[in-house]
Amino acid sequence: MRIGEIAKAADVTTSRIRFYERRGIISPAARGDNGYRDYPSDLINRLKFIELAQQLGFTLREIATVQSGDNDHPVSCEEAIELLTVKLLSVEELIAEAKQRKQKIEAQIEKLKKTQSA
Amino acid sequence: MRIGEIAKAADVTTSRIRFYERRGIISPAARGDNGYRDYPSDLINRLKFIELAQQLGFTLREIATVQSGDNDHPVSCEEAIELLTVKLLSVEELIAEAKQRKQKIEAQIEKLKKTQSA
DNA sequence: GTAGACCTTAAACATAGGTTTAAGGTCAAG
DNA sequence: CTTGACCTTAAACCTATGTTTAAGGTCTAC
Repeated sequence: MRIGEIAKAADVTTSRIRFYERRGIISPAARGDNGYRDYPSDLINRLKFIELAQQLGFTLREIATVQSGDNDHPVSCEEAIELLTVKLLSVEELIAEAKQRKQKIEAQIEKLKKTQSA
Repeated sequence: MRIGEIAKAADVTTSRIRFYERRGIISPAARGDNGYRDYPSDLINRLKFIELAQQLGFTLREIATVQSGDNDHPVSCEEAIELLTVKLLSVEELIAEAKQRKQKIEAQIEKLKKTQSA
């Protein structure tokens, strides 16, 4: 898919997609003969995920660790497993942080509800 | 209380307190004859509240609008609970998506391990 | 009366996360 | 073969959230 299609589908700007690519938050696009970027449709979900995570106060740096380097050149099986395992740990870390965030918010809500009924 | 005392008590920098004052996130301090700021000890809790809200993913702009009420109850309880509930839903959504991502990665690892042993 | 720890301001700097602009290349339709 | 909607890059610009710096005033203790 061309950058414009992806942008429309994920409801982000094209400049933002290029910016993410520059920063390594998404992997570099393949290029056609004309030099146009050619993205997998997969990227749409990634972009939506990034949006959501940002709204929750996660930085792009934090998000990047979870998102980097998916469609690299085929490496050896062992290497691939190692890479995926690292990525798995990152995702687990993100989930853990998000859960902490959730608990803090829940605690705050509970506190307020008590204040309210008091 | 002088700005340094407040800063120490709330564990923030003095520059940050002055910054918040400039931006109207906290109300302007009274001034002594020497021109020094004189803050109510109350501000300590506000500063801690701001810190917490930021950690929950609220921007200073959001915090400022919510804090414009009185000092003891900086936020209308109902309003705060509503805002927090919205945040909570977003966090839960993020966790769900991250879990899906995790499962995909795990599946990928399993697949590779099978390929390896085959 | 001077040293040191406070306080004041304005303005510059920093970092993250983008957007906008300028100058141009590509491609399908009329 | 030109028009319009796409795409490219590099660099300038913008907002949020502060920190740092420069140049100074105040107050307490020795």
